[in-house]
Amino acid sequence: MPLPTKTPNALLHGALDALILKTLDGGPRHGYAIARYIEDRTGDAVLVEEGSLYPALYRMERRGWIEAEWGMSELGRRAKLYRLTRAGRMQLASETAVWRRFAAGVSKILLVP
Amino acid sequence: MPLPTKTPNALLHGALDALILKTLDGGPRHGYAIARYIEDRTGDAVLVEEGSLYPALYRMERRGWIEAEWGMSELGRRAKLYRLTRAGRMQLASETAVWRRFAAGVSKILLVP
DNA sequence: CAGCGTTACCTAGACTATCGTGGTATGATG
DNA sequence: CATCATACCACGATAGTCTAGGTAACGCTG
Repeated sequence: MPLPTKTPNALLHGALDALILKTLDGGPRHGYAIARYIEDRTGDAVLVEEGSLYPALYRMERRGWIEAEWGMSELGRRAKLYRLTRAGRMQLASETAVWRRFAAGVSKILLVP
Repeated sequence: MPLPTKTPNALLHGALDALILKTLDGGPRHGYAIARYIEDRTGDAVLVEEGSLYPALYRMERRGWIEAEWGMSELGRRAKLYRLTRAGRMQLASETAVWRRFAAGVSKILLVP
């Protein structure tokens, strides 16, 4: 459950894809688990709404960055498992570089006296 | 002039306002100068297109975060000078905190083995 | 003095991605 | 048996950036 803060995260724009790709870089996962992973790992600093998550997954599948296949979750429930493609791995590298550069730039302005 | 990379910056979403506010925190500036400052300071890691800049300025003026007044640029040309309001200063603090938290979260996922 | 690059502002529509909110279905829990 | 968590899906609303135009004035240079 999200903390009291109710931040309609505009910042997520453009960062969500990279986060999902990176999550899948640790092995195949289903959508719901991806969202849980990102929120847990960031201490709910990054919230992944389902209305953002699933469209993002379809988008990325369409672009050939990830592939889906029906299977089972760890809890034995029907789930669609996603895994990174070779193109997805390249995309991840590219987006990581862009993020690093961008975040450094923003910090240079925002986080100085 | 931008580097060879032509990044349609989706990441800018939500970060631009904070960057502008922080720029104005260093004293009044006109729009064009704000864009130049951000691009210079970030080594073109953050590009500020005019089609994003001016709408952002109007938005923020409408919300009472900044105030405008016609004046002169350092080069003696007609320019609209913006300055931070008290509300803008509070907004800056808030957005800086959100950015810090968000960027830390993303980095926790993206920038680890 | 004509042309060009820079400064400085403005706008309309296109685009894209997130969000809100609804829905389906199953299994576990109390 | 009602509720919550898991797990997926869809649609319209919303918001902000980008593209691509435009105006105008100034300084420099051929």
